[in-house]
Amino acid sequence: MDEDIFELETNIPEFIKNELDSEQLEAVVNSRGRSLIIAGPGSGKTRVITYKIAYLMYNGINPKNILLVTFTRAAAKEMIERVKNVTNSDIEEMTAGTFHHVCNAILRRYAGKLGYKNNFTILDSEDAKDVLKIARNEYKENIGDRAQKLPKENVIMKIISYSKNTLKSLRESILEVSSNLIEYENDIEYIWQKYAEIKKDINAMDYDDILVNTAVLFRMNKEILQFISSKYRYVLVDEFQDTNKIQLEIVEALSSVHGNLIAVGDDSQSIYSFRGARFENVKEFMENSTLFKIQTNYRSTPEIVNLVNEMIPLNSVHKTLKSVRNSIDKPIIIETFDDLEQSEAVVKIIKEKLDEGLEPNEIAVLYRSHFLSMTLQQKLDSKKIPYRLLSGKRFIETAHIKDILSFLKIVQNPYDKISWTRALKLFPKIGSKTAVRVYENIFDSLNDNKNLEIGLETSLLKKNKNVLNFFVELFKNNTASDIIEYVFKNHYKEYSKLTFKDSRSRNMDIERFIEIADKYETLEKFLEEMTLSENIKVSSSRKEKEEKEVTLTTIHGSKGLEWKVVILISVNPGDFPNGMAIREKRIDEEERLFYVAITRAKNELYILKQVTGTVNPYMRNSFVFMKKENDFIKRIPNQYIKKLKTGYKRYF
DNA sequence: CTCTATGAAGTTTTT
DNA sequence: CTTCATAGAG
Repeated sequence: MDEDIFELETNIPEFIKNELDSEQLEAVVNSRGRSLIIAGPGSGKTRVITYKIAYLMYNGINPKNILLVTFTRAAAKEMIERVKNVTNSDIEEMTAGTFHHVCNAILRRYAGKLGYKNNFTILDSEDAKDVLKIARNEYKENIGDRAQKLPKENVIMKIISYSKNTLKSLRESILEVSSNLIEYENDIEYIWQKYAEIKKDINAMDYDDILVNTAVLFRMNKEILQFISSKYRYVLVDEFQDTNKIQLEIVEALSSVHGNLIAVGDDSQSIYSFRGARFENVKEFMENSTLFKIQTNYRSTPEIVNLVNEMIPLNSVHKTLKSVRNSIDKPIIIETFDDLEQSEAVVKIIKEKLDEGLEPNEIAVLYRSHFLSMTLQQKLDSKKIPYRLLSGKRFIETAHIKDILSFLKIVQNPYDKISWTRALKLFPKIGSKTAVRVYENIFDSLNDNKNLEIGLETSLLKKNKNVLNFFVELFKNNTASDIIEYVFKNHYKEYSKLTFKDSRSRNMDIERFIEIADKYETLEKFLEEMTLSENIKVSSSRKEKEEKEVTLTTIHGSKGLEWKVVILISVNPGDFPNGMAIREKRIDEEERLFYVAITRAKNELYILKQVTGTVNPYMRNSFVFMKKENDFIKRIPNQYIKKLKTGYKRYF
């Protein structure tokens, strides 16, 4: 461990001392070696990390020897900006990003050691599912009657992903994810193997592989690990409660040379277990690390903090939050009749607040699942209240953008079967069979060390001169924006007109996409940003200018954010807590979600419920679980809240 | 083989 | 509102 830099402990610079309270200062100055900082909601966690980095720099640590792993790319960027402001210096060289960004950067260099090429494609969840489907179908052809009952791709994917992220055996994973499928253990194992083979063939990794392969690389090549790890004198991990086993292994490896691993998080806010995250990482890490607790809450009023303390999830590390703010009002519970009346109540609250002079961007509506906001969205539209959606379909998940991306991906990685078939099928008379055969031609010629053009020409495309020329010319473009422009002008604009009813707005999206792409120097950087962190949502992408808007988001999407007024809707057993979670007895995660939701509020918190549960428009049967223990609102002691009824005016 | 029409079924959260 | 499977026409 590095001991060389802390002679200055008693001489902490003013610019740090003046900005932090005693708990924060303790964590900033004394965290070293293996340290765990448990920072409650609103406790200035970002501030602590910012000043930790500033303090390290003050003590002569070069920022390029610091690694900061955050949950989102945006968080990393924000942190860098803040450090720049505080230290008045350029820290461009610090490595900061999500696990996926950090691992991706490493793999782009060492993919060869794992049997991949460095220009590998990153498969998003949908593409990965397509690859698994290929594997499953190949297998299906060989097993006769059994094929009828073979589990669906997404179930198999869930099991595989679980196994990879938890480092558990396939058998154990099946038993934990979907125990009734244990009789298919051998089938799933075979399909998994096939899936892995195809990914290598087409030079592609899924999201889990990015992490798993990095861990494997470190396990196999101690020299490479030594080389990378010796660079990072300090490794800082934010949102530690949402890390999984593999991620813990990776940061432990990365900090193995200097031994400085500082984890920051709040186990009560662990809400990503479906992705393999384990809040237990916090408890286990606590056993052999120095612990710092930060329990002062600067964000919320005492009334809100009282409620929060009452609702601390079970199994959390003990904590009691202290508010330092002045009183305003108790949280308000509003019981409405149904979805529609709830939306009316929300609109009424928002209007009231806007009349009081609050800016729209100080107000947020939170919910458990996207569909719970549908009725509200219509109401807000009709009342002309501007809002932005943080949840919902991402820009790059829309069909037209995925189409365009497939052309970019084949230029980057000509082995990418998924993108080739997607791109080819956009031309008339080319369906899935032809597309696969063309791909196989290309694949063979690439493997025979011939160039791509020969592969194209020897393929079936020679019958279709236009399409052939289109692809030959495509590969002469280099930058992302050139490629998009080429595809759009020479094919997609026309295709879009013939295919989509809303081609106008889709084409506008693509034009915007060209502008975004123009900001990236290389195709690789652009694709990396798109697949790993591009976070533009469909609705906001079509807005002309940035205006102040009310935020609508899932609780997951609200992580790390705060608003003066927070309105949490549809807290009905079955909606929130989620019905599936209740059935599968995963209520503790729902408790943590509730905790995250109510701790987003600075001044005012409204919690809405309905007498009748929300009807999921996509679901035949919606269940309402009225059992008392599943109703979060019934758990709240009366003294902490004010209760209102809207009077069911529409119905009585 | 492609393309379209039809009906059925599946639904949480996302780097 | 999707995606998936199937049938039938070209």
